[in-house]
Amino acid sequence: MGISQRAYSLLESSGYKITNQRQTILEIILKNRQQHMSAEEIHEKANKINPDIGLATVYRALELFEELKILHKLNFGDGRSRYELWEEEHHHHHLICTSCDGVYEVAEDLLEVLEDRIEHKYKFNISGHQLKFYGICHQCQEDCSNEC
Amino acid sequence: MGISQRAYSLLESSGYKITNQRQTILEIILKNRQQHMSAEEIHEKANKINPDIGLATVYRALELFEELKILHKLNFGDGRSRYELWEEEHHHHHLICTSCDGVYEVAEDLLEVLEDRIEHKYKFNISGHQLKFYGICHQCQEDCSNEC
DNA sequence: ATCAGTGCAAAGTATTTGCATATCC
DNA sequence: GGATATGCAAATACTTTGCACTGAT
Repeated sequence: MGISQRAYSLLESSGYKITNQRQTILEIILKNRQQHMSAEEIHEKANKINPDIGLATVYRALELFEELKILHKLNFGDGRSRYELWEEEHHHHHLICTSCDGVYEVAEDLLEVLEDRIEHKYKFNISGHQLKFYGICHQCQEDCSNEC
Repeated sequence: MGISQRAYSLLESSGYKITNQRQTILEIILKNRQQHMSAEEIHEKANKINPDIGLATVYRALELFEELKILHKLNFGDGRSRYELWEEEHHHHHLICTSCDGVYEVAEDLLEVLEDRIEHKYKFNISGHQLKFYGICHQCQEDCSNEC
């Protein structure tokens, strides 16, 4: 079952309606999965498909999708929230370059051992995680070694 | 050398002045290290010591401390930034309870292996990280098992 | 005397909310 | 038909900024 099918049945079974706007918003996120878009960016793209979708509707849909665990809200410290498909969330991490502000993804998890330890030691029932590494990306290291 | 000594010499050597306001703000953070305070909260406490410290000054000091790597800005998804001493940052993680919104700390790191792998594979020069686990804390699990 | 630092109020952003209207089942 | 969702504009919340003033060296 595809992500959108799962999302639609989640909406339905939770008593929410599958409206045009919600479909449009979800499709945009699916089409740009690797993008970490903000509400504003999603709204812009949504308006190209349907100029009548308001920003408030986008926010409300994103909130709903987050509640239904379709999306995950991310924060990269630039003052706005960014969103990512829930599915992608659990098995990768983000590398944030403090020089160019770029965000890269790491497609490995490797936190199982740590999670197990935490679940036992702290009796904390883990449902998800978010790991960010700050540093200097390869490109910026090269740019710097040329200049300085 | 204590944290505040390091902070003051960092300020000085970077050409910034050690003002009353900056001292007050830093002291408050040192006295409440485990608290993850927001700018507003720091401002409130600062005002009890010196009623003339403005909120803008607090924001400016926090920004400066962040730049000097005295503090780290955190985001727990409640719409405001929270701050923590840089020293504490590198060797612990946060457990965020999605039921009671409590934030707990885990005093282990265990990310060295993962960091090494990422540094090599992605040629990303890591300087810090931030790891949040979402889930249900022990207390909420108990509360729930009583009720449901 | 100079220049960084500050307080205040105003501006700027991101997000949320109230309400009348439109839409879906 | 009745509840749910939407659009718009206004409200809110957090943070930043402009500017005149203060304070330290």
